[in-house]
Amino acid sequence: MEVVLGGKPVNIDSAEGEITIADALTMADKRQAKDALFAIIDGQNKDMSHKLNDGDIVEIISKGDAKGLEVLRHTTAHIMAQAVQRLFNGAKVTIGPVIEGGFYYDFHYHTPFNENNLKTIEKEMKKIIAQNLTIKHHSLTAEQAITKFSEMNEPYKVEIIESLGEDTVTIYTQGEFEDLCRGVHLPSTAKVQHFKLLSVAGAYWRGDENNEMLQRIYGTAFFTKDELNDHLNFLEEAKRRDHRVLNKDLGLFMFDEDIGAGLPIYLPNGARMLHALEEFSRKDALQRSYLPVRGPILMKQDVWKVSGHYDNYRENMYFTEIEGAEFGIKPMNCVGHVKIYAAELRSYRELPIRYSEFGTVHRHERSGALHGLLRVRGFTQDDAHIFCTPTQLHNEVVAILEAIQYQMGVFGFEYTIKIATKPAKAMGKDEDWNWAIDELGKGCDSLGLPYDILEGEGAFYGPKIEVHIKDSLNRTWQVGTVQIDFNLPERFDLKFIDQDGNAKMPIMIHRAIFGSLERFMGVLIEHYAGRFPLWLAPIQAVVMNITDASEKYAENITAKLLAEGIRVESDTRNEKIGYKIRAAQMRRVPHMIVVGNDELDNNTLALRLRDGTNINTNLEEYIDKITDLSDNKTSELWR
RNA sequence: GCUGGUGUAGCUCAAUCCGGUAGAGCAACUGAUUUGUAAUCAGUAGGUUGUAGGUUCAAUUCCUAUCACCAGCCCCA
Repeated sequence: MEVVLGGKPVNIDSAEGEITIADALTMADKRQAKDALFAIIDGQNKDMSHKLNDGDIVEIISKGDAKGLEVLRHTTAHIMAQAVQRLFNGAKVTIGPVIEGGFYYDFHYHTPFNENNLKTIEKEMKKIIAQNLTIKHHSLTAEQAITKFSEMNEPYKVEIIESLGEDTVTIYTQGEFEDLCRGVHLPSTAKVQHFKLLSVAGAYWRGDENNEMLQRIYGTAFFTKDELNDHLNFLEEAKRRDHRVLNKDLGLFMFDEDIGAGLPIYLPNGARMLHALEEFSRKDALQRSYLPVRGPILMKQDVWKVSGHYDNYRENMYFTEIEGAEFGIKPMNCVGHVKIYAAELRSYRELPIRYSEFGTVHRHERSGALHGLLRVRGFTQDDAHIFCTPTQLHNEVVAILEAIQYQMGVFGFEYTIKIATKPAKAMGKDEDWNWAIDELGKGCDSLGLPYDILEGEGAFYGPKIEVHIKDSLNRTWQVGTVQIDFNLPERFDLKFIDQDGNAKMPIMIHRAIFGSLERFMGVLIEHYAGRFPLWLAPIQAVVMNITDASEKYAENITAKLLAEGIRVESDTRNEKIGYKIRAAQMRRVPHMIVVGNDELDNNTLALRLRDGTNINTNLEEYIDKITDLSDNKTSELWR
């Protein structure tokens, strides 16, 4: 007889109904047999002891593959739901999907769950696992299912079935617990062994803030204890890598209650780093033919009405009134650039025009959205706007993507690109939108950059490319963006005189590469775990003396390095050298320059790198090696 | 904004459950020490317990409001 096992046709020398899946798999692939959890035939869960028939197509779910882990986690989520319903009378189940790194399940219950409840729930889950309940499933018509869940007093499930619009649904059962579920699940609760409930938080029913808030319990599960422990350790490690935690050692920025939430204040070290980033960015923009400009932070309210921001984002803007005139603090820089463009009659010969600016903007983000440097209310964008003709658009998009590739490459960032399409609340014609979306896609294609589509996530005035980066806890954050805009040129009646003598409307591109310097810095802190490359480090070197005898020598070296534009400090405190080195290591300073009697006598430097490497050098050689910083070309060894 | 949690010295934390005006380590300062690659020793000083009300003979502790922060949700031009 012949069956298909895990996608591969297998011939078995046996009659129908005589050989189990496990046996067949062992014959076909020993390794896979070891990892196999259960099988699916015709959409039905089968135990590995199920007997095969000729022509069976068997999907094997095993520990080794992503699907196996998904099934495990989803099963764990059901066990959790069962435990919650056993323990909390009247708790209603809603949804419980698998997510990256684990799972969650949302419940409706009259009082909030707390950390202690999690422990109790875990205990009950262990009981359910020990009971070794068989997990079965069967189909019902939607109508039957609605009746069933109505009788069970599970209104959320009824709502889900109604919204599915399907004729039949599947019900999974384990012991007394029944749940609407597409599946698949492990064959028995005993298969779940290594899990942990992580946290509890509120979440809106169906992700809509107009709906009531449910209680979400997050958890994770793995096939082995080691994998679970590794994951929990990873979470701990990630917390230590958090930019807000590292900032305690690095002293880059602060917030102050009296100044206001979400308004970062840069300390000397943070400002030094910011300058390095700005210098890098400015130089690149100039080399790519951007024209530097600079607009005011405050503009009359009327321009925000013309631009559409007043209508669309009034709630998030800061306004002020003085001498009877109303002003708004700019939430973006484009209007300034638009006005510069409009100040003169433009010829097609001038296009494309590329204006760039480090523009500081303010947006009143909702209090719950604030997050360290990654989500703030006042921030500076490495902003630029390009005015061009439709035929120039492609080259401009490609040029921006090249700049993004280059800059992200310098930091060694891995990023993903997404193209966001027309949202529900949008301006402009569909055909313009489709053309622009197409152009963005073609731009990515020309450089071989893969991208995903974010349906309906575009700006109100046009589609955009978003560059996304992950933080230490795998939360993704948008940094750079490329946006095509027909709306502002139209609203501000922008024109250029074309070759044929007629006035035409230019297309406008908004672009930022870091996005916001604040967010980018936050991501950089986590990316480098505070160990910035030499060119970016706020303090590049600390000169430390061993005894009073070498104090003057140390001060002298510091002064000479400062004169070379190197960001250097001296540490001549009356402390042992180990203490000073530890202090510098904590601050992740790349270079520690130690000078004692030996160095003084020989006019040399003992350089210690952050990784513990020691290098003997002298002042001339040191300066020579590291003054090449602006190009980020310092030799690997000296970084 | 929503749900839940947290707020004690510059930092990390204790005392709060069960009310009786707060302790430690590191950092800072002073002195001793003159030291060779991740913490020398001793001493000193530092807090109206986020803020404002309330209950009480008495509030860091209990209650209310508010601000800020944390997790998640929602949002993010």
